[in-house]
Amino acid sequence: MEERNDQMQVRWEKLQRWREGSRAYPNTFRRDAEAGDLQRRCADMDAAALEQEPISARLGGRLMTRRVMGKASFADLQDGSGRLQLFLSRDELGEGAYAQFKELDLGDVIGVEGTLFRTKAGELSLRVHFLQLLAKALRPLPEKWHGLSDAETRFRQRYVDLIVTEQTRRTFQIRSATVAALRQGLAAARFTEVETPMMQPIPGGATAKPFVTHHHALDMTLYLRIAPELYLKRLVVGGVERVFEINRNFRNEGISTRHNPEFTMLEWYEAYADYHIAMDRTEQLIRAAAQAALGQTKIVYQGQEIDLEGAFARLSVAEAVRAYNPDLRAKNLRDPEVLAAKLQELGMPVQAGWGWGKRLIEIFEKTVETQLLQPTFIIEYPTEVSPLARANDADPEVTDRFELFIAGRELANGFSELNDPEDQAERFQAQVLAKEAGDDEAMFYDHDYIRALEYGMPPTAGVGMGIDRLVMLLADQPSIREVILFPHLRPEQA
RNA sequence: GGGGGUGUAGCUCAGUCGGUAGAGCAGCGGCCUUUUAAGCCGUGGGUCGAGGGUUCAAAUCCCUCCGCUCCCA
Repeated sequence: MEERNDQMQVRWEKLQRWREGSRAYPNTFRRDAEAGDLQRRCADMDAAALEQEPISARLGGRLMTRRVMGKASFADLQDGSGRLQLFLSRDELGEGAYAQFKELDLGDVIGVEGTLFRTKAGELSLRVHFLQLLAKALRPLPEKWHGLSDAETRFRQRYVDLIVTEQTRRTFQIRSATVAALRQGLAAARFTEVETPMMQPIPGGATAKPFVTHHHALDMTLYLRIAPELYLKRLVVGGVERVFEINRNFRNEGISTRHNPEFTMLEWYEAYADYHIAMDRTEQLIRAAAQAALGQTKIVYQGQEIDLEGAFARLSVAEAVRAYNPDLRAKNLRDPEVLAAKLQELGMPVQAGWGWGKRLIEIFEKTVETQLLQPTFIIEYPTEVSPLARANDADPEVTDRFELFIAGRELANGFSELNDPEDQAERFQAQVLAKEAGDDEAMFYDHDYIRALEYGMPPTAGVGMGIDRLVMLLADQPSIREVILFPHLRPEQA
């Protein structure tokens, strides 16, 4: 049991007096206004205007700062929409209520009623004539000026962070607006939103290490999903021709500024479309999200201006690798020996089983990815590293696939879907061999998915978009933990 | 896994060459009826992450461990 410090002790004693004096923690106060709304509504009203047409308001919120000047005081009340200054005077409030105000602590949740006016300095304020304590803050808030800077405390006690850090509130507003805009954009294009299993007997749709759990009644192993892909494509087989899901994926891998074990993905599938159409839609959705969340499509990420307005660049993996590795010749980009030499030079020796495709992608990830600051679609991914994508008609060693990079990070991955069940079965078989060779990220063979494809899946394009990374971009946040309300942390020491 | 940074009051942070542990905010007691990081006077609050070592003396130097954080793999 954590012991109370001196400040908590004082507050706790006040709580005991509150309990004795009246019904503590009442739920009878009702508000009829919010601070931010009043600020906007009165933005153009000067002192005289407010005097002529008095506006009264009942507000609930948290006492954030206080300036007591003997028989009159100012205070700042913060609610979910913003802040408003309160003015309280002994003469208007009465001796008892004013004394009660002075006994409040910073952080207390209160209800107030009063009339709006402007101070000499011109600040919109509420002249309070009624005041009620609604919930006691037994713990002191962080410092009013510097706020909370310890990252661990900010994530562990996100509620405190949200109280005192304006930027955190803003980030999660952007997140909400972003997701809403994506949902709305897809709904407007007549996509159907669905929910598919989070617990899967065969984790598919991506190459990643899954979390494993166990169902006791059925005595079976289940995996938390690493992607919804194979279920969504089953729905396309079933005739849900435009389908999407926004939900969590789980990957049992490292934690970093870009990775959280659970993260949010948008995936959508569109029948009778190809990856070019998917790229167009990706571009439109991101633009619409920026517009909705920020009101603009030219944004700044970590000091770098990024233009989401113009058409996104499109170039092939091979072109991109050559652009950043001028020593490589175009004709050599499928030569395993040349690629092996390059990898050696980069300090990444070739591993067993890597064909030219895997070798090229390793070079791409090492030398190109982080350079792609402006929105860029990279296309023509090697078939070897794209087990679910449709092979290109003219050049079956690459696929009709793209990944979108912005600010040096992958934001989306999409392709014309592989809907040939025999081809898909062969790709699964290759993954099984890779798994047997020791690649624990390789895919499982999913017989039911093959069976679904055997009923015939229309030609389809699909896209997966990382919502957390998109929000990082739009909210100008360097770490994924800044855009996840409760990021994964080690358990707190007892 | 490797490297860097960091851990001191509720919060944000100082702490020099090893010599009595500090400031601001917050708190507590006062003064103050237009402040807005309000101001003024007074005042309480510390397992200096943990353990060990060196020393007359350790927040400070050394060792081990733990946490957090950033970069790299």
